[in-house]
Amino acid sequence: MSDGRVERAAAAREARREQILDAARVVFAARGYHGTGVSELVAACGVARGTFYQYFPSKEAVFHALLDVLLARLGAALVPVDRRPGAAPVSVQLRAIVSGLLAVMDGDRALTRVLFREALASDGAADARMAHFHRDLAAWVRHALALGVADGILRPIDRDVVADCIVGTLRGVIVARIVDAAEPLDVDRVADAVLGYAWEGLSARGA
Amino acid sequence: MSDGRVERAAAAREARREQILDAARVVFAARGYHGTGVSELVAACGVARGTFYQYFPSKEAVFHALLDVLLARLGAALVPVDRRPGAAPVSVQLRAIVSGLLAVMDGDRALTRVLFREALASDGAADARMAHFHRDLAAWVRHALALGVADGILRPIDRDVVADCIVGTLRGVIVARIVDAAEPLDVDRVADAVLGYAWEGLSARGA
Amino acid sequence: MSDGRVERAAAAREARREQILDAARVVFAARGYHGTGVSELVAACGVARGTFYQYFPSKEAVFHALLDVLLARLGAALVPVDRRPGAAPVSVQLRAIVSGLLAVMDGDRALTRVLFREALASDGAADARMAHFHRDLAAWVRHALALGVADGILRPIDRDVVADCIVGTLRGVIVARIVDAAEPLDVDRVADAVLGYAWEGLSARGA
Amino acid sequence: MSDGRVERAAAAREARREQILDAARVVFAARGYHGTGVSELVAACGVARGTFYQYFPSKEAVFHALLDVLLARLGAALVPVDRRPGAAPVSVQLRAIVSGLLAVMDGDRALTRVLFREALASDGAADARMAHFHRDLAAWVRHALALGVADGILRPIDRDVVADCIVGTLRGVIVARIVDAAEPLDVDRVADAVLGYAWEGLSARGA
DNA sequence: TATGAATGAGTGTTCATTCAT
DNA sequence: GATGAATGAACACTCATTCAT
Repeated sequence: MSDGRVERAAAAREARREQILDAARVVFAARGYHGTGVSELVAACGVARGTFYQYFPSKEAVFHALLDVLLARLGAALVPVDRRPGAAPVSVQLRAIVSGLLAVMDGDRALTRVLFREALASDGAADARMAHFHRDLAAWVRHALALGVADGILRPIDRDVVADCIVGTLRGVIVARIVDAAEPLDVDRVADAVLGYAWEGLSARGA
Repeated sequence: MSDGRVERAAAAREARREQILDAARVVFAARGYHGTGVSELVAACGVARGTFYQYFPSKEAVFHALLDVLLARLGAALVPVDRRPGAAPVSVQLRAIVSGLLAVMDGDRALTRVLFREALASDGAADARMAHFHRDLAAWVRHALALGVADGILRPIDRDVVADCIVGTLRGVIVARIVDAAEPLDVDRVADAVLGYAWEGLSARGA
Repeated sequence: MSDGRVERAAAAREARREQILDAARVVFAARGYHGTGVSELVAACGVARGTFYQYFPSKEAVFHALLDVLLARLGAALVPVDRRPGAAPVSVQLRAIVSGLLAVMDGDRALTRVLFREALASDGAADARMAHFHRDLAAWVRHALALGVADGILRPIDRDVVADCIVGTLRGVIVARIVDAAEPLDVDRVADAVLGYAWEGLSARGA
Repeated sequence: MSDGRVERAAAAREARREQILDAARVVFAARGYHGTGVSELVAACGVARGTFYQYFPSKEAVFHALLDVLLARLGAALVPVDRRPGAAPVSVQLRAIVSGLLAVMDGDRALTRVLFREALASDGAADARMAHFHRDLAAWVRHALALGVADGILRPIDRDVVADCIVGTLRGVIVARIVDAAEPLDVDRVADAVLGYAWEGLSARGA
């Protein structure tokens, strides 16, 4: 088959691309997005400057490619609650979702660090994509709250503000347990604590 | 009094300083810290480049001067809980503290935006100061939790993780209601929702 | 007499001028001409920036004023040899002239240092004035050599080049004994050595 | 050989480096070290600013690269006197050394001009390197004088001061015949005159 | 396709001089 | 006359991107 050459070339291209992305993730994590120059990037992955620009049109673009992967995984973890008969209990589903989000971020600490440590305000596009995910997450939370209200399992609450609180709660543990932490993440422990906090609050009952 | 001239000069200097700071706050908020050059700064406040450097030794320094004010106000709002007999109920104090922090940040939305949108990772000093405040806040929360446990008013919780959740909760509403919001902040509403969420959680009781 | 006021004012002006010049000499010597800014100058003499520019039109000008004094003194020391009957012997006159030049420069080590340590190539005018003195000195030497030849007291020499040698000889001891030296100048010793070297050379006679 | 490309690239790089150095020598000579900005340098050699900084890390560095060559040549010319049996007569060796130093400097008039016209007081490193050569030269002279005394071929002289005179003598002819001169240097004539002056002095004998 | 030398607009900062008070 | 705040052209240097080979 004469396609062999074409396929091999495509595979080589893909391998090169991955090589650049892998190196970039490491370097961005180590030096920050703003602190990383194209020089560092190409030095780290062992290709020439020009080659870099053959795979990515700009420094920003590499970053977006990394972001693609992470956001896709996060989006996949953020499934709607399944309320059909026979589905797992909501509490179990919520735990799975929280654990999933934490696990995805823990699985790419390098990029997670960059995203949470630099707001990239000067890179409009990356910022916009993060904001977009942030909105997705908030919408998911608001939707879940609406369902809970419909089911009568929630206290009467200020749903909009509380949605922000919940998103913040997640962000709080991500920053403290993944971004700023050296030790490995104990997903179960953290998910338990988060759900317990969000569901029961702090107060001892019956007072 | 022959000091009139000296006084007027000092006042003029102070006014100039404020003029630069005010313009800087706006420009930093609009373009981000990294996206703002000295050129933009001086264009925005209508002084020459050299004049700028007569009042601040560097671009960084203007930013720190802005930070000074905000961090001082935040520090003042973050008072320890007063548990002496006759003091206001703890719940009232907590509400005052949360409201206070929100009000301070709402009072300087421009700078708050910069701080929450960029991690300033390349400005070591500013970053360190924010991290320092963050640590103060986390320490305050942990201390408050310890008191609550001692008083027997808290559920048994994973205090370390929950402290991260609480800090995140605050951050969540700040980002959503101040940083990303266009409309004015309803401090009372938000403080109520935050405290209700943190104290009671989401679940309807007694179920 | 109503002129008192005018005179007093003129005296005050002159005093101010001297105050600036004295401070400038010290600062230039300590930090070099290029290393000295107007800020250092005005700080050292305790007047305001604007005041400085009322007395001297530029930083360069202060330097030239200092130069004036030194060059005037050097010019005065560089008297023509007196060959009229009854005049002191030429050797005595030469010694007096060499000693005179050395003494003048030793008397203003600060400025001498600046002049010999920085060539001020970027300050065209000061450089030109130094070059002018340099030419005067060379011309004086050439003239003296011509007289010596006429009197038959000189070896047959390449007068132009030897004139350069003699000027260089003087410069050599000035740099070594005044500019780069910490200890005081022993005018007599140096003048003796210079004249001995220039007159007799190094070789033991008659060998 | 497949190395052709690599070799050609290395040669091109070297050529570019020389192009910058050559232009820099000319511009420094014309405008002085302090009077020359990177803008002038890049304009003179027809490369972009960035290109300049690919070859030299700073303006200072180009200057030092120029200095390297000149100081190496001067150091090579300043060989110790060879007093072993069979060596050339000392007078011949001295002449060769003086001629050598003059020829080296005449061979790079541009840089020699910069070095003698500016003290580079604000470029600590270049200044230190010149001072170092100056000390080497003075040490060489003092050593040569000590040998002459040991051989009994010198008059009794004040060796320290006379060493300064000799260094100055050389400097005198360099400044007059190379730095300030437009016409070509007649090395033989100048070397003869210098050695004659230093050895025999000015006086007609037998007086 | 891979290369890396070349580019130049951009950066933060300085400082001799001016001028309103 | 004295003041010192204001000025802005100039500085050395960086770095994301291009392009000839």
